[in-house]
This record gives sequence, structure tokens and C-alpha cells, in this order.
Amino acid sequence: MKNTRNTRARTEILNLITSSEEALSHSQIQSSLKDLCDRFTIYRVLDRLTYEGIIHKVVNIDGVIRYAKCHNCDEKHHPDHIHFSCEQCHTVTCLEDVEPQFKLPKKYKVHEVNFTVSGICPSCS
Amino acid sequence: MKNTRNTRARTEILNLITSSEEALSHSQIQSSLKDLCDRFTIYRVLDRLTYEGIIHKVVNIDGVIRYAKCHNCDEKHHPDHIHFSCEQCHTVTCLEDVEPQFKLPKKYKVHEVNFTVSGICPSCS
DNA sequence: ACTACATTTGCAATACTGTTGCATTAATAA
DNA sequence: TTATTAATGCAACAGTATTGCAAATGTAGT
Ligand SMILES: [Mn+2]
Ligand SMILES: [Mn+2]
Ligand SMILES: [Zn+2]
Ligand SMILES: [Zn+2]
Repeated sequence: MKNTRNTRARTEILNLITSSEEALSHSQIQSSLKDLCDRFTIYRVLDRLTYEGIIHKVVNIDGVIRYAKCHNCDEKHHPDHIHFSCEQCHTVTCLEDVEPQFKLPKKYKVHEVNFTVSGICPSCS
Repeated sequence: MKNTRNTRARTEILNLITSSEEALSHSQIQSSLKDLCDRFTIYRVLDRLTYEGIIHKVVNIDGVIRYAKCHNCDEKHHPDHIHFSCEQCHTVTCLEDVEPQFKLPKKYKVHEVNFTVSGICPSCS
């Protein structure tokens, strides 16, 4: 992919994700956008934004993939933060300040991390 | 679900998962079993075994759900262990000895954890 | 502002993944 | 062996995702 273009779909989807407090799934985005573009375009815009590193994927405990954009990562980015999935309100949120500590056996090379914790969030307890 | 029965499908699927070094997806299991039973039965057997706590789910970084049975958890069970997904050989394995440490903000209540790390496994490096 | 051109979109087609209802089969206990 | 009820097979259906291609559109260069 050489040059990426600022289309209406891309702009609106990025706005939506940026302004959202929770990580959004493809279907949530589709519902919000109504008829701005079709679902195929949403898939492709999400792929593009992820590839460009502007947003990041969150794989939930149920296997549903959501997308989020970090908020307070301006000073220091925490790429390996935890995500919390509330069993009651069904929101998935970035806990950007929580980075788990772990030690893998010697010869493993880590590229990517996905850490999701489910339970009850503060608002629901 | 009151009483669970030892059917051929259940026995074979559990054998397969138990003897496997890697976590297996539904489609991997279906390929291995050939015509032992249909795919609907596989779904239901996997749900049952998971519900009974005999096997556990692993949600991979790509969102694909796999199933595994712990091997050396006889002495001490580590339910929150890490799973490693190799980008080269595409295997997903339990690292039963690796339990990540993390501190969530006060009011979060944790029920379940899914921690997957992707990269290159020892065999592939 | 106009043009050229690569990127992006919409649509069709297709594949994969997963769930549910219902009649039939089969495991287990009595 | 028989009664009970879990489990299976099948059909139908819903949700999720990818790809090829023609048309539309954003962007750079003039
Ligand atoms: Mn995040
Ligand atoms: Mn495991
Ligand atoms: Zn909640
Ligand atoms: Zn490997």
C-alpha cells in the first residue's frame, strides 16, 4: 500500500473510534454509521487503519474482534496494555496504564500481545 | 445439564485434545476426526467439555477459538497461564508455567483471563 | 482548474463459522 | 431388559469475513 487517501468513510470511522470510550466491533460501527458506506468498506477501512498503526485490534474473550484508539498515549505508549470486558454491560475498554509482567522461557520471540480480562467493571459493580 | 454421557464422539474428541501438544480449533478437530461425527456434534462436544471444565478455551490473536487440556496441572493448576501463538508454524500452545502479574484499578472484579502472545516459537527460531 | 492515475468503494459471489429445532439414536440407571 | 433422557444427525438459518471487478473518487502534478 503506497499512498492512503482521506475518504469520507475513513474519516467518519476514525472519528467514531477516536471519540468512543470503548473498543468497537465491526457490527457496532456499522450500526452507528447507518448508510455512510457498506459493510465491505468498513472491513477495509478497519484493516487500513490497523495496518497504519492508527488504531489497534482487541480480541475479546468471545473471539469478537474490536478496534480502539489509545487516548492518553501521547507521553508514553503502552502497546501491551490490558483490555477489560464487562460481562454485564458488555463493553470492552483499554486499561492503558495496566501492563502485565511475565517471563517467557528463553527462546520465545514476542511480536504481539493480546491480554483480555473479563468480569464486572466499576460502573456495573 | 444433569448427567453427561460417554459417547464415542466425546471420547475421541477428548483423546485427540489430550494427546495434542497444541491447542486445536474446531476445524482442525474436524479434519482429524474425518467422519466420526458431523461438525454440529463437534461444536456441542466442545461446549460440553468446556462447561465441565475438562478442557479450556484459548482465544487466539486472530480471534479463532481453540481448545486445550492442561498436561502438568496435576500438582498445581494455573488457570491464568499464557498461550503462545507461533506466526511461522501457526501452532498455539499452553505455557502452563507462565502466569502474568498485573494490578487492576480497585473496583474491577475479574472472572476470566485470556492472555495470548504471538511471535516465533523455539522450534521455529 | 483540469487531467491522469492509483486508491477506494460498491456490489456480487463465495466461504467460513456458529446456533437452534426436531426427530431419531444411543448411553445409563433401575 | 426396559425406561428415561442425553446426545446425535440433519435442515435451516444467521453472522462474519474475503475476493474480483467495474465504477467512483481523492490527490498530485500541470
Ligand atoms: Mn487497547
Ligand atoms: Mn492453556
Ligand atoms: Zn460494565
Ligand atoms: Zn513455531
